[in-house]
Amino acid sequence: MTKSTPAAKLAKSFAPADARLALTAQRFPAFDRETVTLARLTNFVAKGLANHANRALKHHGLNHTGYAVMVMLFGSSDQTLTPSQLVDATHEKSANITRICDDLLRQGLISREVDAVDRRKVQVRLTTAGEKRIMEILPDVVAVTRNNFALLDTAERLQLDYLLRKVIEGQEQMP
Amino acid sequence: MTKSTPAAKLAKSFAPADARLALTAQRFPAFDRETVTLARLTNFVAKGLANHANRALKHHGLNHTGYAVMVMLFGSSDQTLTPSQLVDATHEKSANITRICDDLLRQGLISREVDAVDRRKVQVRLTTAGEKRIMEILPDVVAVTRNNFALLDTAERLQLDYLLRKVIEGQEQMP
DNA sequence: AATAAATAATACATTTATGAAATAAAAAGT
DNA sequence: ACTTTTTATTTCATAAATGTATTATTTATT
Repeated sequence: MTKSTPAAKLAKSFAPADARLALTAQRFPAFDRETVTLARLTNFVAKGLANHANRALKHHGLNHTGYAVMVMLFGSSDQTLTPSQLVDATHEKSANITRICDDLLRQGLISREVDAVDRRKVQVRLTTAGEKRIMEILPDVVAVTRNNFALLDTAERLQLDYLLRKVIEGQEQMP
Repeated sequence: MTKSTPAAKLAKSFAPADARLALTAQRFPAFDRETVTLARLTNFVAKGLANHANRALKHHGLNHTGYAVMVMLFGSSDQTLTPSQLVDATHEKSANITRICDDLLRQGLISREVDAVDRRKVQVRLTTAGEKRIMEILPDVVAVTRNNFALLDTAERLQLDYLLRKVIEGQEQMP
């Protein structure tokens, strides 16, 4: 009989992936089933988060990445960040930040101006309209985001927070 | 003074996001900082996993999604799955599975044939070349994947597995 | 048996994301 | 002061992913 994964009864939608990974582990001895499964699980959850957020954001004229940019700006002193800082805050590639900002600018949600001190830099700032928009959107998206984690109690959320940070720490040490 | 997150010392690269989310929580009382942070953390980790995998896969002519499709086929009886089963196993959208299979077919790594019993279905099968390719690739990708989780001990990996499945369980219950 | 409803896969148009090269300004080295 | 190197952002070509509509086949209903 095949060894089952720790929480096999949970997450029916992950069952097909589980089954394939179990068989691959049988066929390929060096296959590190537990870490590969963690990678697939993370991917699953991230996709779900993005999908749900996108649905809530669609009729607000944004997707989850544009929203992430807006939130990071909203959470900045002066509601201003440079594209590089947006890259750091969102983990998006710089070319994507440029594209997203182009779109937010078209919608009048941000402004762009060259930094007076260091003229290589650009200051991206939330406009009044942008601030208004993000305040409208936040309740919706926060509610949806919360639902994703609704089954976790407080201790489990803290535990997940801790573990994910530890993974990131490990990723930072990779070549 | 601002309350710090549970594991603030970990994961330097997440610090900019942390700082913005903290300030947003101050400015917008209904902002559920802990769950929103979990969502961002998950996104960060998933992006890191994909980036690292892509780097390892590039000179094998694949990206992480094409690789996922190959692995799921490798882990199937007969090394055969229908596109629908690939959708379930990878969480990719069906249109994307079609596109990826087109590419794998061009590379001669899979074959496609209409199911004899139910002619709506297509059986996607790993070719000999595909099997050879995935066997070559696996050690590399497994090593890279393992590195992402290198800082977690066995108990922590099991815990993370459990928590992610519980999140998926919650996502399944969402409208 | 004929028709309607459901399922499977793909095609097409569009959006989203990336890598690599280009541009521009500042900082460092000589 | 002058050249080189580094940093910041954007441009451009291309790849990856998605939503919606379409086609084909099977299953259910009458």
